[in-house]
Amino acid sequence: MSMGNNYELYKVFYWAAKTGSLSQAAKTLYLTQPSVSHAVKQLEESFGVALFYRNARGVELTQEGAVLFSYIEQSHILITLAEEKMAALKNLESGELRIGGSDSLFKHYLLPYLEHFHEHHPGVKLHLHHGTTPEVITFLKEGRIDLGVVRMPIIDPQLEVKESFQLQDCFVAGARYAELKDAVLSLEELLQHPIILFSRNSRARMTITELFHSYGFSIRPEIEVGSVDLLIEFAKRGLGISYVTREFVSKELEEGALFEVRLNVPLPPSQVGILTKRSMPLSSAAQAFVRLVG
Amino acid sequence: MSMGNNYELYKVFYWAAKTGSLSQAAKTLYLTQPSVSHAVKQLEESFGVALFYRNARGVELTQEGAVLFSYIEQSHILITLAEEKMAALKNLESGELRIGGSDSLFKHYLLPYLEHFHEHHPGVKLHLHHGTTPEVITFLKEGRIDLGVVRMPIIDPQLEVKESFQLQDCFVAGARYAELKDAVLSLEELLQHPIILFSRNSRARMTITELFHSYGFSIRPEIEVGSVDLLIEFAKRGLGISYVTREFVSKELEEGALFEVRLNVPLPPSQVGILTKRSMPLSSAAQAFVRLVG
DNA sequence: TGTTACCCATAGACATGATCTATAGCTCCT
DNA sequence: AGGAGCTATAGATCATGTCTATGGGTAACA
Repeated sequence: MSMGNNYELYKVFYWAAKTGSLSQAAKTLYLTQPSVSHAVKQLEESFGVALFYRNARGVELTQEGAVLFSYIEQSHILITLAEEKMAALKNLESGELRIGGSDSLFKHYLLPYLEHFHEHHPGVKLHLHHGTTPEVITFLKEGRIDLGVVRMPIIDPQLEVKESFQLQDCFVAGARYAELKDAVLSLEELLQHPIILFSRNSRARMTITELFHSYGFSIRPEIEVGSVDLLIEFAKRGLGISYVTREFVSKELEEGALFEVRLNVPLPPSQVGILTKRSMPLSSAAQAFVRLVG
Repeated sequence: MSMGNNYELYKVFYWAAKTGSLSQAAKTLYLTQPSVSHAVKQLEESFGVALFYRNARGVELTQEGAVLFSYIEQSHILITLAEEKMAALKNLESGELRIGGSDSLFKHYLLPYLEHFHEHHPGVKLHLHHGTTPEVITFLKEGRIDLGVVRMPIIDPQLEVKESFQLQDCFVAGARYAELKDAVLSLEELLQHPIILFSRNSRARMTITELFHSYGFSIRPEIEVGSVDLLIEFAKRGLGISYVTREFVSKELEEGALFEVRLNVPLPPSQVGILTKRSMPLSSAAQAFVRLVG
């Protein structure tokens, strides 16, 4: 029936054997000597075997005690390592952080945070999973990532959403459309020009399509691309007017390789949100990262 | 300050992780679910890290919990093995028994016991250390053997002595001395013949020397040998009259290869004793062997 | 869409069992 | 002979582990 001894007894046994003295073990464990004596006795009785022989200088392992010790010592080492590891995890000296998001968000927005985090916690391994918003959400729900970074809005009761950073989408063009540089266009005027949009299932695409609808127009892109880099590249080469996130082209705007095509209607800002799964507690690393970004 | 967690908590953690359910773990450990819940919580608080995420189907390890489990599982396996090993030691399915004694005692007296013991407890390894009585006593005091089997008397307060078996030393001769077969000799008459004795530092040698002294004679052997086998062999070949233990030559006496040379004074019997060190508890194997022999 | 069933968390009462104090015996060392 | 150090034992105490009772949440199913 016994189902094994109380593991705590093995801790006492370990120190008694290690120090060769019940009194010493007691000091090490912040106990009194009779407690240790009693604990050892319990083990001995449970095994029906003497573990120590006692003499005036302390205790010494019997043959059987030495056998037990050879196991318990290993076990004790493992537990000690485990406790150290857990401390390391908590202190972010170890562990891993798995983040899901789009390539462009990683590249243009999260990169400095990731750098900063890695610099301060070099022991924490970073795993970046790129994917579309729905993919990120799936990863998150499956527990394959700790947190997701996506465009808002997300409405999912399973997910905890923390709004983090506001991005502003806008239309940009290159030198080919220089005549638009100082103009303020209406939506109708904009539609005269070839438009380059991100692929159909992106949030930005849905947002802009809806905006045009709300004004009674329908926006049909000339070119449809699958990466933000291509969006930028095509605009720079004059293939059309791209709908991009302004923060992602700040360099090109400064250098003059691109300019913003201003409209006479406001374009809605888009919020970046940090997603976590409600039922899943955050790892220390994830907590720290959320604090950093948020 | 913590000095590590109560090891008992790790047992609970192990089963919670193993079964994926606090309720199941509780059943396994003959506890109630709240106890397990509480124990897990203590660990989580001590580490400052969530170990499980809870859902309607049970619990699942977090990243950190999985790390902890990888250590604790190993540790648990070791403790389980340790407990099994201790049971095996107690049941004499395992372990070792180290006996010290003279070759002749092993060969002529202990052998059947050793065979019997080995047959019944094949898992227990037998280590036989042969040596003289003082050597055996030293081994015993150094803890290098569990018990010693030697001729009595032994007077040593550190040692526990159990008298076991009585042996009778006697003089034997071979065909060459056939004329003595039915005679009853005096000590003086015996000394007319060449005597073969065991080497100087043996108990039998001291005993017989002392006996002759007490009758005013001095016994000086023609031949002095270092093994009982030689003692017998030399007697058989007619090199002299050997002083041997009767029980060790029972075969030769029966076969007629040797006969006993009777004396008109009684030769003292010699007692075999089983020695153990007082301060050292006997291993299960040693206990069993002592019971068998005693 | 209720309903059931199973899971875990929490609060508070309780009792077991670990721990303590006090004491005695032993051995080694001076 | 006396002291210092060790362990064993007995018995009192109290902390901590464990329980009961309860509530809330989620998944499965009708």
